[in-house]
Amino acid sequence: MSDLSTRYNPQETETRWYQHWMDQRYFHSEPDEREPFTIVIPPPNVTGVLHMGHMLNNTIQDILIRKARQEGKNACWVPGTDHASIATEAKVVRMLRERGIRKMDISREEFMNYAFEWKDKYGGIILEQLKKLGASCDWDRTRFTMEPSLSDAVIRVFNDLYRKGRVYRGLRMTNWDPEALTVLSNEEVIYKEENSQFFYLKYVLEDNPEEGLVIATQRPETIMADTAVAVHPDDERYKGWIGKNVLIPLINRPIPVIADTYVDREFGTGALKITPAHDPNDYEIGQRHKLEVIDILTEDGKLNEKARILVGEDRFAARKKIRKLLEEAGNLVKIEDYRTKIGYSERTDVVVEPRLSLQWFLDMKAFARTALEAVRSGDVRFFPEHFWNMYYTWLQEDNIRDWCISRQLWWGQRIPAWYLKAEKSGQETAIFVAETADEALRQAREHTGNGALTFADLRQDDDVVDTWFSSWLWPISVFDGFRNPEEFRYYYPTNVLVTGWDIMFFWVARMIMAGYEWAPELLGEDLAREKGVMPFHNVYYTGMVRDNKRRKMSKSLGNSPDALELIENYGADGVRFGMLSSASAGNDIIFDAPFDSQTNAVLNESKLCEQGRNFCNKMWNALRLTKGWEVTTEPAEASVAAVDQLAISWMQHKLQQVIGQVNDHFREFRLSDALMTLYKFIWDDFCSWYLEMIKPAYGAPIAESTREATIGLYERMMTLLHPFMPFATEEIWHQLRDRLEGEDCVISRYPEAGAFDAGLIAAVERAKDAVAGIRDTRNNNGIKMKDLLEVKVQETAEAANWLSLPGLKEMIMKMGNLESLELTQAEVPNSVTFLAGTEKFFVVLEQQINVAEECSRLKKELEYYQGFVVSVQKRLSNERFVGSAPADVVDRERQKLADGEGKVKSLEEALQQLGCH
RNA sequence: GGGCGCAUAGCUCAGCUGGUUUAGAGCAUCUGCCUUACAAGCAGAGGGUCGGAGGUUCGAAUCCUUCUGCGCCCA
Repeated sequence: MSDLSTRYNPQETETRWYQHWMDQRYFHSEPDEREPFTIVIPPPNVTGVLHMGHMLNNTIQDILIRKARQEGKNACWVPGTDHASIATEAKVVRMLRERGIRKMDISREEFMNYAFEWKDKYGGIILEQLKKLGASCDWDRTRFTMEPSLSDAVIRVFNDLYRKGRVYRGLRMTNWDPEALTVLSNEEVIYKEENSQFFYLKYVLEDNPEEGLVIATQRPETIMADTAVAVHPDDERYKGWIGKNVLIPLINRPIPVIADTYVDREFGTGALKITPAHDPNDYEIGQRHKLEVIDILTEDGKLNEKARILVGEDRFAARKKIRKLLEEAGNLVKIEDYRTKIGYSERTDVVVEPRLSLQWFLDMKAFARTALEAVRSGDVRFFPEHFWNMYYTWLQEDNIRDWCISRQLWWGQRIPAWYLKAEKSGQETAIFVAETADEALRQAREHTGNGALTFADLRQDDDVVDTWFSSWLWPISVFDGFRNPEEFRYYYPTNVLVTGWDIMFFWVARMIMAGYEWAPELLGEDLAREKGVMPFHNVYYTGMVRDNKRRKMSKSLGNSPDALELIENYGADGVRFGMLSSASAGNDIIFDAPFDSQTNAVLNESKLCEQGRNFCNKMWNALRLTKGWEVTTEPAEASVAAVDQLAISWMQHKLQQVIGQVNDHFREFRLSDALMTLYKFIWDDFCSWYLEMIKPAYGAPIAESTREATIGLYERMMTLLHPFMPFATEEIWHQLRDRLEGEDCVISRYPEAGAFDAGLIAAVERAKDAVAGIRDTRNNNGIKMKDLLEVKVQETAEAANWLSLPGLKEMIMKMGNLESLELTQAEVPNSVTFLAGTEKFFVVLEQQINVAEECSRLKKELEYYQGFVVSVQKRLSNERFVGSAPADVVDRERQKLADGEGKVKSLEEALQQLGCH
């Protein structure tokens, strides 16, 4: 026996092989003559740590890139991180606070230094974790969205779009984060349904305080910002009120009652307070009616002096206090519970405040059309296809809204716009957008006609652009496409993007837009025509990883197992297997990590990963078996040689079939099907059947040719499985043979499917059925595996033909442990009958058979086939079926009927023989 | 309110162009095995009228309509 441990040890193996692959620089790519296969990683946040979603996503990318590499393509997987402006800035501010430093006390430059310090310290963690998972990224190409080249790209496209008139600055109602003190894009607002209250408030007439109308609002603290009350023009209840003034409770400021069809008569009281500064819909109504905008909130969500009362109170504290004031004043009619959705900041989790502010926007109309057409035309394909629906809906002209790209932060690319200091901040009329300050100054001098202007007369916009405004350039900028497009021209378009569908709009759609906008010019006309300008040909949308209560796994919920602990427990290969085995594209994954029933904490355990670990162990032990054999060149006994030959031939044909199936699955990105196909082939066919077929008797040697064929099969299986489980396959591949320097599984050639003999495969499958029948008979009759049995097969032309296949009879005898297997024309007394395919088998028993049990077993089987025959007969007796179904389908039904009838007859004979009633 | 998706065995999921013997896998359960590579294993078994109701079709888990339940996106 070999000196290998009985257990596969992933920890030791994985570290060693990853280092070896790195040393050999297998993951590094340089442009050459080969066909490129490119993937850019969805850059995780630089603040991130590896979670289940990353594991799934990156396992899939690794499988695709490893297969491409093995296919001889120039595989290039570009890793990197994005700077995640809000999240990172929040962490840096916290770090500074811990050191007793306030952001407002330091300069922008000092802050940036601290931020880069933070990034250098923590920013690489997630990339190191990806290595543990086995990710075969080209680490030499690691990029970061804030590094100079990628930042230049951002500034450049900002300028380009400004020149094209598609970037503009405007006063808009935006989503304001009062904690991060920045505006958010619509996509960064998360709506949560929760209990709220509806306050019914009475507004009295200015000229008759005895009369009043009642409005309903969720936000009584904003009444001081009201500038009107609106009713529906056709609402009979309020007809007489239109044009009159009512008084805002508590502060008694008069506001008009206006008519607008926006008002829903059924909702609340049918009278709506209009607060243009604090509600997007109210803002639009205000615009229509030219209402004043009174902003009563500070940027951090407190009431300002314009509120006149409760000044300095936080918006939520103010809501509680104003309730009491309204009650005392007699304006509070009633309070109703109400269920509603409230928007929260994705980053800080505080309630988002609608706020009017001056922001930079990108006009999305033309971009949306381009992005739609790219997918509609098939230039970009979605897997699964149905995500087109969501994509289409979102990018519809009616739905698409301009992209707010400015953020009130320091960590990010500063907006390349300069203003004249002479103009009041926020009310500038002259804007100089330029790639450099020098150029901005030149523009300013030209604009003002004042050649004496200096930098001191200009003020750069304080804001930075949204992080996604760098991410959308990622497929271009990681190759320095804007600076020096040489590599870009080789690697672009990338082959596949693997990402979660939750960022379809944040990122996928915008990358498509950017690709069509800039790739034509960067690629040049010829290449653009030849290769296409889309950023990727395929998008593989992964599902969300959820817990067993169907909640998305997240750090804040604490329902996600620790990724690295899982790798520690099951090995990276085990975890990769576990992630993938229930992960079909686009479908959410319920990752069934159990919870501790006492503490309710998630356990770092997983049945799926355990299965993967066990699979490694299974393969490891198959290796141990092959390594333990003593080899001989002496000719083997004829029957042994015949079985060996049949087994080898069967496996080789079946391997071809499996390669074809695996490649079909890959073509449609059905990776979990591909993995399961290989899993069953290796575990069931190779280990459970093939190895048992060729296994020499105890102490006997194996023929060298058989061993050689087995090693050959085994190494091809390892090559096939390598993309899924890279570490175990590499280890086994090396254990199988002595390898030369530079020979490694990771670069072994992925096989193409060849022809196979389906008849041979079917004959062996039938033999396996026969063996299963024999084993079943042993089980039912308490016959030990080591007791030899005598088995007979009813003689038919088909049976004789089948058993004449060289080695087949011997194989059944070996696997079933039989002393004889012969054809017979007569029924066999004192035997147990079973069917394998259409063949009837008799297992001769030495002991007395239990007639009653046998009868009931056979009757049950007979009933099944009788039912089956009836259903097929029914179909065949339907003239319309025979007339309209394709000939091969009808033929198949006829075959089914004939087989079924044969089985019924066999079973009836067996029952009669036993004397069953 | 508008849209997308899902519903198949106790659990988690496959089932691709409607037809491959009246539905497959893994886990869990049960039975029997420490057989010499593997108990992280071996050999078996049970378990589903494919969410309900209609329809199209010679034929439906698969296509259509509708209802119910769940998830998500948008408002």
